[in-house]
Amino acid sequence: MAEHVCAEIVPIFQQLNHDELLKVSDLVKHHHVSKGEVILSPDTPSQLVIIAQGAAKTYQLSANGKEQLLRVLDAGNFEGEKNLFGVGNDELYVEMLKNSTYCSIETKDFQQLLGTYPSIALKLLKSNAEKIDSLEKQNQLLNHDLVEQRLATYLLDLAKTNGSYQLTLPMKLKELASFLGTTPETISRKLKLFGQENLIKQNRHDIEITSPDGLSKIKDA
Amino acid sequence: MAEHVCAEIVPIFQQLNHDELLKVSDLVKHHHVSKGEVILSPDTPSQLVIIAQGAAKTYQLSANGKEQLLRVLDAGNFEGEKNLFGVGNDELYVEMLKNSTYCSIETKDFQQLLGTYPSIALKLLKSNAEKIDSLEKQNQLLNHDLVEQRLATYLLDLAKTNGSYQLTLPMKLKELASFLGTTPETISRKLKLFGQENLIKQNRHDIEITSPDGLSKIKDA
DNA sequence: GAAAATAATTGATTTACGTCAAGTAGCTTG
DNA sequence: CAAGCTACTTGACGTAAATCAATTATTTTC
Repeated sequence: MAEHVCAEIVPIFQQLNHDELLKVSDLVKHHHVSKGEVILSPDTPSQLVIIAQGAAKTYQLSANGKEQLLRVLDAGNFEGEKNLFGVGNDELYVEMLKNSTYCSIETKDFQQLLGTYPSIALKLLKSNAEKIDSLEKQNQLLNHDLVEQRLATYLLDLAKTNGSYQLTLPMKLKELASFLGTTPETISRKLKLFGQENLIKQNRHDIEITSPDGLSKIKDA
Repeated sequence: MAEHVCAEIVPIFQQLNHDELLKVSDLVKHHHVSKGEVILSPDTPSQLVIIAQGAAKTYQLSANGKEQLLRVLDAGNFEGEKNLFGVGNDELYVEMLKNSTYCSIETKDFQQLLGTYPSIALKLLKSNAEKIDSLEKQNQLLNHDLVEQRLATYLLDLAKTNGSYQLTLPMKLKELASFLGTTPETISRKLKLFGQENLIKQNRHDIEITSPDGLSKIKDA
């Protein structure tokens, strides 16, 4: 894996331009390690690690001191994004499952970089703020107890984003169901219901909102 | 309202130290405005506004072009935190309900400041990362469909934070219920159930987890 | 363009949990 | 310590929505 490929993978770096990405890539260190080696723990420096070749497991120690497997990292997976911002998860361990190579960026190097190139910090602040925004939105969605409310909220939101009451569901019902915390069947039924109440006209995934006010009322019920 | 009081109010500034806060306060502008005046809209510069005296309403234009009231801002309330990070909500309006005074920080001034004092940016990055973390946690909680799962997750989390299986519920059931997206009654019943299944011993708000594994099983069911 | 796989709809049944209501326990206040 | 308040518990009941299952569309594949 070439140097600059490590950082590119990590979502937080994906809004950086070429030059900025190069600066980040300069911080990357490469390592060869053996099976069983622990590369991230309370005893290692705070860092982001990216598996280049091989595999690793991440686990934390549960309250009774037992090792609780969280997930397996294959080549291309990474762990510790938040470490770079100084948010530590003290109980997190990453241990190699085979002889592997990995890349790392240390928190202290990264923070120094941010001091030198504030434009990077600004972009990261922006993308984090966007992330908070969308998480808050989804939280709010899930806090509506009725599926009807969540679906109505979703449809109105989509209409606003589109700037039109003519809209097409951008994903399979199964996925939408998971997003709204329900099942495809229920969504299908609710859409039908909305149709019967003349709030929408529906043909498969194509939907026209005929009564935004009606939907709004349901949303806030 | 004194100059430096404006910025202090806003959560994102609350982890700044005295000096940093002063730098931010230097950016604050003060304004007197009349009832009906719009201080935040797509036509105003991107900024954070804090109501010092008086009141305002925030609204957005819903997809059908109608004004949809979001909330009323009284003295001490603010709007537009995210603007400072360049995340705009283009459809958001703030309009004064009476003659009022307000403080503002413009995005461009703020971003310039971040360039000059990277330590501020670093702190904000950290606190945003923490916020993302906790939002993701709660999202994950709410995505469990069964109350039992959410409650088990919560109890195990609390135990880990405490470092002990001996724990005390830190809030009223009513509040916990809202956090877990359920009702006090259901929580009461579920705790009783856990007791009958010998997973916990419960006396009022004092709880001892006697079978972490049992709880884990429920959590992941 | 037929066959196969995947998606969506619809119906029947079950169930988790919210709601309503009544009672009990534990604090607070005078 | 009585009176009152609030938090919690427990029961009975209703309901939204999940689950199970069967049918019908739609898309994909060869």
